[in-house]
Amino acid sequence: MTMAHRPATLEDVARVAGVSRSTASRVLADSGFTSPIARERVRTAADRLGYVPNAAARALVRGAGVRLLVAVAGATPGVLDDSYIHQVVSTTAQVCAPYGLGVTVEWVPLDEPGQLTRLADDRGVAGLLLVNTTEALLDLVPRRLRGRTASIGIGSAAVPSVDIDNGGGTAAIVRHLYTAGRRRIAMVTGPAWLTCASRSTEAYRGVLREAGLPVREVAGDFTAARGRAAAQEVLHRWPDTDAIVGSSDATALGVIDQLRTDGVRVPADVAVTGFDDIPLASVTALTTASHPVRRIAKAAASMVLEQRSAPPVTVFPSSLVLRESA
Amino acid sequence: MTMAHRPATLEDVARVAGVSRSTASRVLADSGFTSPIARERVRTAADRLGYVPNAAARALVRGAGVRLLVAVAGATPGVLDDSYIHQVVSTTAQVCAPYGLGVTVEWVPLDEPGQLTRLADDRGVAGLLLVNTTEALLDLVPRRLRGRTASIGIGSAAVPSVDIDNGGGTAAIVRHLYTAGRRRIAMVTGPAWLTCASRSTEAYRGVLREAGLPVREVAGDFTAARGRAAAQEVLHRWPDTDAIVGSSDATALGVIDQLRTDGVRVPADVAVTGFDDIPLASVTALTTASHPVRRIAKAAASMVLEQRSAPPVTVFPSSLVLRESA
DNA sequence: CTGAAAGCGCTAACAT
DNA sequence: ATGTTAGCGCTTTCAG
Repeated sequence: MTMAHRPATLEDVARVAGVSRSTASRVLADSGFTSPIARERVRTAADRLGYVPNAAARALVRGAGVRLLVAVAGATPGVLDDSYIHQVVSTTAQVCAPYGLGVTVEWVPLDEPGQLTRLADDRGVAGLLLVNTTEALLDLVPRRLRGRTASIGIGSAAVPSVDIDNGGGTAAIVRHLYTAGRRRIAMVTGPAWLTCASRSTEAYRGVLREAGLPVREVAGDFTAARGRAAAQEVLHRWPDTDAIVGSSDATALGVIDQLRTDGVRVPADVAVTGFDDIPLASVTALTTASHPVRRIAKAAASMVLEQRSAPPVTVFPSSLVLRESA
Repeated sequence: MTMAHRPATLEDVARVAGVSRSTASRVLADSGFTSPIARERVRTAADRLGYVPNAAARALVRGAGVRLLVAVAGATPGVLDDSYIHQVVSTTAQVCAPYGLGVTVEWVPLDEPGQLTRLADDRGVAGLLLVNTTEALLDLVPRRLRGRTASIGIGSAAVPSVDIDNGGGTAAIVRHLYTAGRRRIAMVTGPAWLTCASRSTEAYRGVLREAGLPVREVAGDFTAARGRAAAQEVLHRWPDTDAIVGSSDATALGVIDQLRTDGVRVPADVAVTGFDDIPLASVTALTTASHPVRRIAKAAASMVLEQRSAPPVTVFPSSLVLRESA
């Protein structure tokens, strides 16, 4: 029978293994030289004692921090209330778990990027993951976190990034629409300040220009509600529109809903496409572009966790998913 | 000129304030006695220096841990890949941020609840949030985490819980169906091991019994894919079914999709209801029951953060949302 | 009410 | 290759 289960410390492991704390530390942290026998004995002891290193102590002595901060830029704190962000945070937490690192998420006001400094100055912050990154944010990454920061979206010389080929994805969608015979293609854009959204918009314009077609843009913000309104605006301004490119699935779903409410058939009268391939896109048979958010978040989180010199920018492909809405 | 911004320590604050570290600590942690003047001077100094306490050091000395563990029970690690879980994790992270606490999420195999012990034995774990809680899990909460644990779902004498009134919500849905004239009401249930799901099933049976109607149950698992298959099964076994109660929105959406594919009109031929009111339920005009997941997660997280004697169980209401599918 | 002193558990020089 | 020795920044007895 084991006694009142006081969690084992490194000291305990060392004693049981018959070595000094330092040696035990070296073995367990896999740093410095250690003899095979020492390694063996320490490992066994640690195992037997169910030793779990104390993250706080480790972080303290290394001055390293105990949590990864996911900093999300946006107009309002409401940006945190988004399924994409939820997924990024949650995935990051999964990736961090084995490292004994927790995750925190905070909003950084678009018009007050300096807030990032306040947040990142906390010594508890071990790493930084920027989301919806802007240039201003990139410049504000504190020196202490250099090499411990990654960005989802744009990056910089100092901050590696993982990104989606939004341009390519959007171009593929628009080309698909064109191939399917659509010639009066409108787009409900994403927020202008978001680089990735503007890349989509540019791709849309590019393809239309190539094809000699007119541009029909309405401003959106990724929400379904805005998609609804945008659908009406599009049909009001250009009644003969035969396709609407949504900048997000939510937008597209809003568009479709409004269209159907107004008696417009989708895709017969107007084809509609989304962007992201959220779970319900398949249920609603939405034609869209799929992005491996999980893999992206994983890649980004790994960049900040594994000090290794990461490639400056990793681009994940956007892949067209043909379903019924277009 | 300020020098290389070395983050201020308590020592610095104390020096500037002209007091000892102990006093500074007492003021900042708001523990023990301190004179108003001391308080004033320490506060000012801390402010001027932009002092942020080092969470790791604090946790180390208090033996308190630096992160909140969200432990999710489920059959496979895949449970973590769910938008509901994402939302809980993300919300928890938001609530924890001001406390300097990070969040970790881990899967606990349904058939190996003992894993919880391994996870919770980590001294880095400051608190525990159980999700999809089972009785077995409740019994395994380590003593160290007593008073620092909360559960979403069932609780126990030692573990406060926040829960949804699944029974009431489901009953309301079934009654609505009845009122609308439906008499051959089937249900696609949730996983049987989940207490909250079984409460829904029981409520469904209860209302039907009261009304003298026959029960028509098909096993589901909250997924849309299973919903699709279940829809076919229902119509195969009971072709005259005029309503299907889904145990989740995803299930319901799957059911609807399959039904329409098979040429069955919704709601004209068969009414369909969901459960949860996920964002897309409104877009797809799904009649469902709404649950404040955010508020629930917030309440649960607060319970573990604020040591205060929490009420043993907080029940959040489930409210019927009438839309077009039923 | 305040200060001095003793660690929390771990790592990283520095000596062997 | 291993042990010894200092702390990391903070809280908390214990004496004043």
